[in-house]
Amino acid sequence: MTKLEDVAEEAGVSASTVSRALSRPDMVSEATRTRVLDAAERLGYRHNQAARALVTGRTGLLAFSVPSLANPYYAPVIAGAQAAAEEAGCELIVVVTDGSAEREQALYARLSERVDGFAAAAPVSAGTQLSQVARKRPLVTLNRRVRGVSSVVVDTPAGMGALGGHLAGLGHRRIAYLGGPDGSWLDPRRLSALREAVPDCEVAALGPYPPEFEAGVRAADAVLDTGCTAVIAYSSTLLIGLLHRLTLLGKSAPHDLSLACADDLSASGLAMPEVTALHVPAAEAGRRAVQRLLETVTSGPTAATHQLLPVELLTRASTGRPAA
Amino acid sequence: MTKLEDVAEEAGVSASTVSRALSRPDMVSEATRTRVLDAAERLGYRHNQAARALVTGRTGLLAFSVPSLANPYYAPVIAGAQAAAEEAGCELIVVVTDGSAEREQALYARLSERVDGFAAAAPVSAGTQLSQVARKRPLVTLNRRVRGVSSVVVDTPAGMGALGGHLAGLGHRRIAYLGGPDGSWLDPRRLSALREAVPDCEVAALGPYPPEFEAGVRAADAVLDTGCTAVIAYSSTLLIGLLHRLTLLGKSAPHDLSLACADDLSASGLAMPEVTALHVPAAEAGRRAVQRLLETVTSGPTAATHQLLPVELLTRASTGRPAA
DNA sequence: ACGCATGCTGCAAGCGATTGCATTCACCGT
DNA sequence: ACGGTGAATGCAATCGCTTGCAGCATGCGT
Repeated sequence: MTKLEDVAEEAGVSASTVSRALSRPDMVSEATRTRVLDAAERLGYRHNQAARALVTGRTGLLAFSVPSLANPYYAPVIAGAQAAAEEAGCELIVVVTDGSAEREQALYARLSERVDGFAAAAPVSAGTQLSQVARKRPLVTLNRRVRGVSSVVVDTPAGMGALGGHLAGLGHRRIAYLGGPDGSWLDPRRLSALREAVPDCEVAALGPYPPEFEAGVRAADAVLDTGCTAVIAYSSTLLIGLLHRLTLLGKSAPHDLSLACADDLSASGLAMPEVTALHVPAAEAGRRAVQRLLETVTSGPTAATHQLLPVELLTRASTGRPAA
Repeated sequence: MTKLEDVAEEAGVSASTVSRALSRPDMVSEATRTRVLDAAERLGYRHNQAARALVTGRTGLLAFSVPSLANPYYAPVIAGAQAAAEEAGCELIVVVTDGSAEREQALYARLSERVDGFAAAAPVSAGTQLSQVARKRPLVTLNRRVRGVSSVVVDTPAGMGALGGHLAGLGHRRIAYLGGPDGSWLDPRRLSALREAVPDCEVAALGPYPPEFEAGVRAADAVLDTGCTAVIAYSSTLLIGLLHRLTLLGKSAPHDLSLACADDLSASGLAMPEVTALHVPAAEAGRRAVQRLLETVTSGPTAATHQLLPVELLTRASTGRPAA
């Protein structure tokens, strides 16, 4: 491997100068800088991160935890996060927590000396524990807001309000809400946002349901039992199962039932062009989380910021006026 | 941070001894070892990976590349890989390549000095390029076999044979095969394995299809056009779309059409208990790939090994005798 | 013309671990 | 009783990079 010293020799300067030319360009003269950069280029020089980490204490690694990879929701989130990390010359260690608070904590313990910071998607640990972690290491939470910890939250509650408004506007008065997984931080917030948005409607809250096809199948029967004329599913996977079961029963949307989904399936290979849904800026959320994390990493601890990303209501064919 | 020296002081030995007690336990006496381990425990000592990496050249990081995270197939693969890495005290850098050979190459270039080795799931780079990479860094390919590069391959071709046999045994003579994504290494192998297994059948090869719901929807119509009595889908996502469309058209399996899938959906939140499928040991494949990779990393370059993992035919209700 | 900022550059001391080599010491055979 | 053997430990160099400090011009003010 070519090292700093080799570049230094090639450029006819000292190793320190090379180091500075590469990482603090404004500390060396224009002439040397170009000479060094040239030499580095010629020799194909690449930083040895370990050596750098040893002295600076920064590893150039970020941990990104997600509850599950089976849920396609996280695919674009991770893609966005990865893009942001890559732009900053960092790598992402993706860790699956299976939605277990223990695994989450184990992960913080295991990695806290190896990475520069954590981004945690929908963490399930207690808020106090998260603050604890944030005190030791930069931490950004995604789709979960904790006092004193920077966060990026996709404003699906507002989206739920919009969905509710849309349905109520069409004349629906009984709406079923298929809740998310047990322990979800967002779920109760979505539900109450929905209720607030449609004070004249009866909202039947069903669930909790895990984000699984079969849960959607089960949910279909529960929905029909409520006699609701519209249904909003928490997650796309749930919706697919729901739709399957309804189709099997000969029910179609929006004729028999209006159908909407609180997240967007387009990035998951499950795109359903006819379903009214919320467009969730998932990639953007991942990207923002990592960007914010990197800010904290480079600038040291600052006041926590909370970003709320708007969602967009995509009104499509699966919602319509309720049958008379 | 507590360092080696602190532990040394606490235990009343030199730093070298601590280092040895921790990483080469058989080089120190029983007594010192326990004393050191105690001290380390008391002080909550954790290795500084950067320092270690600097001298040993090993980073304790592995890169794992997958074409996409939207395809739930990879969720268990990554889970298995992560488990294996964790057991060995390593971390996994998961990288999404989007099935692009360029991104794959860029990734090898970017990471080759940062990680101890690569595991690449279904890489699309040219075989010669992969061998090239393998010459510089330990590399294990998953579901792709390249001369001279260790690999772990799930024997879906054999599984396709079994599926074909099953369908032929039920009396099917015209079978549709919904192919995988363009450029897939496995796809032609699956197809020819299928053809060989059912010499008396006509196999209509359709596709290529990306692993997407909509592609499955499109495929449904193509399948019906062929007049086949059975269909085998390359991937679970495809199958879901197919099933949706068929249900919508009032066709049901196995009555109108026998339905089978070449991969297992159970781990992806899309479990379909009634569909005949191949059980794919995906987690095991991920685990094996990382284990093999770690062997190469620790023992230096050895002859390439090729592991073939058997799949299991799950005969279920979606396949039956063709309608007369 | 002298002194003093100012701007670049080099020297050298680390960062925290591993490891080849030297040292110590106990123990064994003769 | 003594040299030899081998196990256990310590010393010190080393990995590649960053960075505080010192050195050294250059150019400016006076």
